[in-house]
Amino acid sequence: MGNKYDFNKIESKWQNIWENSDDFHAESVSNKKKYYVLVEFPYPSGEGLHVGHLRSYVALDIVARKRRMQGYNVLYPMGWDAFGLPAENFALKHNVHPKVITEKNVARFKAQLKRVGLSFDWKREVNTTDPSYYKWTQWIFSRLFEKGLATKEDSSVNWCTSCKCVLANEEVVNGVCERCGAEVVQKRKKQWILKITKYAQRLIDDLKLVDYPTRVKQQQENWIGRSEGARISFGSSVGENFDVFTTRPETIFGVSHVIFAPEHKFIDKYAKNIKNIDEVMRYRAEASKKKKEERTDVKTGVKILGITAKNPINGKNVPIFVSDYVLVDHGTGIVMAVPAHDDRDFDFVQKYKIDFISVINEDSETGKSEMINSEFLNGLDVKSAREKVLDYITEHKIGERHVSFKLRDWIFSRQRYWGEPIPIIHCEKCGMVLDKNLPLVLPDLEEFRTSDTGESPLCLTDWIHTKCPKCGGNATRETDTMPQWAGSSWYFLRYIDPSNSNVLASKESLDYWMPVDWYNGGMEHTTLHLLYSRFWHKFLYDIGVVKFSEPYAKRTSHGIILGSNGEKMSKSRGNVVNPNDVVDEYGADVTRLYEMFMGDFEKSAPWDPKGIVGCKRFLEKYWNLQNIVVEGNMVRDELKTYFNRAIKKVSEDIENLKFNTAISSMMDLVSRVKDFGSISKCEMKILTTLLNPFAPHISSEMWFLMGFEENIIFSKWPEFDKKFINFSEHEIVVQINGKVKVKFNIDSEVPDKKLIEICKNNEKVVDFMKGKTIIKEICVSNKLVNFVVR
RNA sequence: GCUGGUGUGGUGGAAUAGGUAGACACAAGGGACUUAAAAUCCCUCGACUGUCAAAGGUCGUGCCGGUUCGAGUCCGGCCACCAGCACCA
Repeated sequence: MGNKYDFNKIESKWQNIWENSDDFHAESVSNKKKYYVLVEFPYPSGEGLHVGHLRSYVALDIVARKRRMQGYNVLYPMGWDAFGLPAENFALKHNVHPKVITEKNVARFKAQLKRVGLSFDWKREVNTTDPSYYKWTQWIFSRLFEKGLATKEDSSVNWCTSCKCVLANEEVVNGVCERCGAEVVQKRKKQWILKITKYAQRLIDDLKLVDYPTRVKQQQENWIGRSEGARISFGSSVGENFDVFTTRPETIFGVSHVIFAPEHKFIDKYAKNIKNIDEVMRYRAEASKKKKEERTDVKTGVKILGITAKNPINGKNVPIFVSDYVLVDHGTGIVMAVPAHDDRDFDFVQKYKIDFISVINEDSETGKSEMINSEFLNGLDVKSAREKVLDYITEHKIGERHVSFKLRDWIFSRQRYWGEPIPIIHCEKCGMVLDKNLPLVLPDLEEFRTSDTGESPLCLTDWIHTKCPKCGGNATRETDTMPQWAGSSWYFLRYIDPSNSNVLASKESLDYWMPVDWYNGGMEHTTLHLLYSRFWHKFLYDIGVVKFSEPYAKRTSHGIILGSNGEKMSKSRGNVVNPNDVVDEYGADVTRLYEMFMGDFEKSAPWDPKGIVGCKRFLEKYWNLQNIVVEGNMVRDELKTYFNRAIKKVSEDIENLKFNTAISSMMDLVSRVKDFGSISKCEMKILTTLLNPFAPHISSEMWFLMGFEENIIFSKWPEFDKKFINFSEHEIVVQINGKVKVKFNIDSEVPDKKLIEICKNNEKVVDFMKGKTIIKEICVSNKLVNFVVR
């Protein structure tokens, strides 16, 4: 006795040992089977790490540690996604270089992580702001540029009024900037865009190849928003045809009018033919001022006078309107309106008194529907009418089957300083030319201020003047930088070969390590980072850099940790829990254990400062088992079932993200052993191995105290024996009419018939049966008997 | 509105090839140890009812119905909450 659990001493001892060993360093290429475990690398913010970050890191640390024990060559790396606005905004305010702030924050994060005993391979640490890293971000951009997937285009962009910067669609949440919460307005600007839409179909199709939770797959599919239909070419009184996109081509005989988006180019082209062009332009101007939400309720519009449209299928002339419920960047920016079968079109005609006809007759009783008023489609059901009209328009060359996506191209430039410079040189003679001299290093600045015109701070420096690599003439550099999401779109590839200066990672090591076997991260990245990185990886696959088309074989997502008040943790709410404080008070092992024990890993859960003590008591109980150790190389018969069950439960639960029940089964086992009064060395070895991934410090110390010889990190993960999973003694439950009445034990398994007999003769059962007749007997082998009586 | 998910004690949560609801833990209450406190250990802990005490009884997994010998679990219909998307033609 007297050997008290001193977590401070134990934890610093083992963290030191790990620091000076190569135990967590993955071999670059090996004959062993590989396992690549990945967590999202953090943005090293000024606030520091909070307990929410740890949930993901600890969970996959458990997986990584288990895999090492299972004999895999494990890669579990960590790095820093360090470009981004907060550092730049801080720089603006306090006039400190973002580089300095970033370094400070990284050091702080790293120290916090090291206190938790995570088995990261620190030799592979990457930092997106390091020129030797972003050299390859720029390299990938260059390849995208060469393939025509990165272009600079005049487009309508989301403009954050506070950050003075464009945002991707994914970064605008409810009309405000995702990061700062300021209003976002639409602006037309020349911007770099990446053509992610070219990959839309593949990004949907290849979800079949990966093991992601349904909610993640669904959300991505939803975001990409595929809809199948047709483009149909309508005629017009000015002679030029235009295409509409529709998912309901079978309703074409019901078209009462056509609606253009107010911004549509067709209107400009034929402005002189439009008699009320002033009114139309006024409407356009008003629509552009409206926020997205304001466009949603009342449907407004203007009828275009002087031009009519011609329905290609029946030659009917129909009026043309403009209305802001038609979006210029969706489909073709023109819709054919079928008021009888579309709610929005119906709302619209209420106001403008347009005549329309119904083309589908629905029988309210049978629920069957058939086509009417539709010439050659009459009498058909909707589905076959659709097929028939699609064939018809294709054959008569008035349209074709077409698939439309909601996904927009990725707006890739930011007018900020703290990002990867885009390696493009603008030459008057040669146009846009790639700068092949990578990395193109971000120059140091005195001032980080963004100009009021919204240009990047880089435009105010001499850095922009250069020579054209093609013709040698005077040229200027691109001053926009890449968005936050660039560096994180491929970082998992760099971990594989982090110091290679010739290629982003060697072919050999990429082939060995990719794809990532298990990637855990937050749901909030589903339509951002996760989609972007899949896109980049597919591109790298297309140009032969990687061997697999998908980067992550398996993705899981943790629930967020809420504050003790049940609200989201945030500085402004004052409910942030710093892991340092928890580690100070309880130690790293207890912190890790509680992070995993607090609830269902995939659901959000509030941090309960009182709940932690349960985990503390558990580790103390475990620690005190060393006082009752007895010699022995066997699991004692009395404990065999408990041990085998615990091995099974812990092994399976780790794979299924059920860390909470894995821990409770270990708590159970420790209580059993304690009640039993002694633990053999062999039993201690099993228990300690099971606990090691969860609480690595205390278990390593126990391992050491017990004098077990091999390194616990690579010791063999225990296996259970099916023979000992069931108790030899069975509790039998007797139900009468489905209600539990009697319970008793039998020593060994008996056939069903025998069991029913035993139950019938049970004293208490006989009592219950008095004056009743058995109608039916149901038996679940060695478990339960139900008598149905009258 | 659409898509996905969730709903179980005072609390976090267990339990799905349909078979003992509430594992494990927190909080609470009682007791032991102690001069005392902390720590530790033991007991109780869904509701109602019952008894000196027990035994026992009835109800109980958001609501209503169904299937079944038996439903937290399956089916139909609601309600509430969370997340994402949202005039997507």
